[in-house]
Amino acid sequence: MKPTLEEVARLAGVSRSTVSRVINEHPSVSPETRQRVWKAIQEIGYRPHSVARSLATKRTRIIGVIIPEAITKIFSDQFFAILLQGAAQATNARGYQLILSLFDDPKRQEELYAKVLKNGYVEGAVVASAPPNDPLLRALKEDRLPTVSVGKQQGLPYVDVDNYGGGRLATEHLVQLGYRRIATITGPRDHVHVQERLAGYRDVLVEHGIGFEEELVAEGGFTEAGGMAAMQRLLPNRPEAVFVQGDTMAAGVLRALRAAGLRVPDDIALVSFDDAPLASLLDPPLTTVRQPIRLLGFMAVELLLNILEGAGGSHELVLPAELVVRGSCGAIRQNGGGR
Amino acid sequence: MKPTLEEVARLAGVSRSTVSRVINEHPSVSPETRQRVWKAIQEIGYRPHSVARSLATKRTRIIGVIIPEAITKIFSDQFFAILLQGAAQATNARGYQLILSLFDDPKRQEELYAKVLKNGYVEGAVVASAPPNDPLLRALKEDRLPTVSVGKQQGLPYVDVDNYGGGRLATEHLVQLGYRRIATITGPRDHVHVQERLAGYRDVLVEHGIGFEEELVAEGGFTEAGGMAAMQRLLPNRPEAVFVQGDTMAAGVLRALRAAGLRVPDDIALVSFDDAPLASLLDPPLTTVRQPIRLLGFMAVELLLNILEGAGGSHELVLPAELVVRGSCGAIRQNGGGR
DNA sequence: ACTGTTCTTGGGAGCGCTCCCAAAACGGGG
DNA sequence: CCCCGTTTTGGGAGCGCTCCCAAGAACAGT
Repeated sequence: MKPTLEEVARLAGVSRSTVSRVINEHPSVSPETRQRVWKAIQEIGYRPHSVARSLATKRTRIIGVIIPEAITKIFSDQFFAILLQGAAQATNARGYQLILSLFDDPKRQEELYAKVLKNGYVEGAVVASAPPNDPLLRALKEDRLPTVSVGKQQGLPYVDVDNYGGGRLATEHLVQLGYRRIATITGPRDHVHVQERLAGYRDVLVEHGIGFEEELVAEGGFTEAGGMAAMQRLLPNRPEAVFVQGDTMAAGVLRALRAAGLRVPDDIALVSFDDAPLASLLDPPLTTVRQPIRLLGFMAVELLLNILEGAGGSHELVLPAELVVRGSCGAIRQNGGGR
Repeated sequence: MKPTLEEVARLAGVSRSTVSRVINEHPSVSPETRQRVWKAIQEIGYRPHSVARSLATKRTRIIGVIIPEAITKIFSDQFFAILLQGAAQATNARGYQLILSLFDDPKRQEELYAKVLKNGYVEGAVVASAPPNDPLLRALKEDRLPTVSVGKQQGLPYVDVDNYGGGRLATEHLVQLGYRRIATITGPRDHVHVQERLAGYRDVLVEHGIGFEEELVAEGGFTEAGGMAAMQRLLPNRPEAVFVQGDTMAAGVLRALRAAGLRVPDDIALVSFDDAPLASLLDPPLTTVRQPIRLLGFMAVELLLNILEGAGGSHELVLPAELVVRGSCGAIRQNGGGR
């Protein structure tokens, strides 16, 4: 039986209010009373009861981080692992706790959403970007649970990387290296960030008078197998370079090119997106648009906590993308190997 | 202001006990009373208040999953991402929730441990295997919080893969393929599972009369850079094959061999450990001992919940390892390419 | 119709804390 | 010594639910 605040009060010869004041560092307690109470606390090993405190204060200081099935399936494990690291870091820094809701069964998601959202522990939620029309988002809006989306979502505060700018960076880099016939492999075309990356790619081509050709665009579904298949479909159109919207698809692209006897970057240059840990482990290591996943996680939690604590400021945050130049684009070799 | 159970009672013309009975599906409620209560619940949008319920029942149905800094640093992101998927699946299946404690600051770990362990929400914890003498484990034992370790730990219930058996599988496979001069690259030698995998490797060599040579053993620290450096140290000793205790190190091994102009598996065969998603994405895809990480996570939570619910059964679970044969060992080519 | 048993329902109290209001104590000035 | 203002401390009540015990209703048998 764990000691309670009342037992501390009895032992210290004060009231429960005084003990509560000591624990919560209320200024109006005399030094000797304070000392006596701490002594009693240590003597019986008292620890505050978070559930009782939450009931009394109507605060839990717990947030939810929700990763729907659509995310664990399409994106690599790496994405949400790093996202969680950032989210956890921000949570720890603000003295909150993080309930993780990781779903992998598309059939039970709505039932599990309800269990997570309607539990009373979670004061607000960060949701990894879901596909459009995800029932989770509708449920969140209905419940009016304060929510921040990772990835742009209509009607919700969000954090996102500059997908359009990243698409431009990748394409611009390839153009500056002298490539003209540049293909691209996308994720599912109905996802907003996929559309934005594609728009960045197209605009850069048009700005350089190269022109946009639909036959140089293939959809790869963010999987390795999808990347491989998409590259195989593109090869007959003889691209000089390819911008791939995800590192995992790029791994498939590498495999397809190897199977076709083509060397990267000698025969075809490659720039991808994400800068997941995989990117540097592949051979050649990928030139890639870094999606600051950890920072995305961190800022999403920061934004949520600011909303919960009634702080002002914007409810939309777009982080700049940056290009990480490695071997797969050929820039290093063309520049004499310097880096 | 959210509706309470008392408001439902008022609207339905019953007492709070009757409403509580309906919500909790207590049998002793007449059908028409039950219907009237549900109608009232739906009419005012009542949802049970988990915090109040937890205070009254002294149960939260929340468990902690703790990933210390030593794990996020040494092991790849992939390890705990997949572990979390398994843990989350088991948690969801049993109607519990999962507070994730992901630490990445070695200096603040003990402070954060205290915050997580001593919060009153968490009924028990799953802890990813920590290095020996991790202060977290000492804190857990002191608090007598029911704990299950992922990875063998003295004095704690645990789940683990059969590391010794896995070390044997990998080495036996290389021996059966005809290799005699087999090197090995380990993680930190003070970790129990590293010692066990090394013991499996050694015993198989000795059983085949090959003999164990310390000059064929290098420590790689479970990082890509460490794997690369370890392989570079081993090359002068002219191994025919290498057993690498982790896929991420194997990526580094591949890079080191490529830099030395050696082809896998033509010039040197490779078997690794983990079967992380990376394993199939590398070129050649890794033959690897599958560590069933997702199942480890799942079973760790199952074991914890069984302990919390007072079920009987063993407090130690060792899962068998299995070998996944891909390209890096040369078995496929030697067998005529069939698979 | 009465009695005994079973089923349904109500309400007091408690889970462990916080907070508000009031009482008590203390200190300073006249 | 008294009075007034400030500081320290105490305890009642409530946060929203569960649960236990008791009361009332319903049913069955004599």
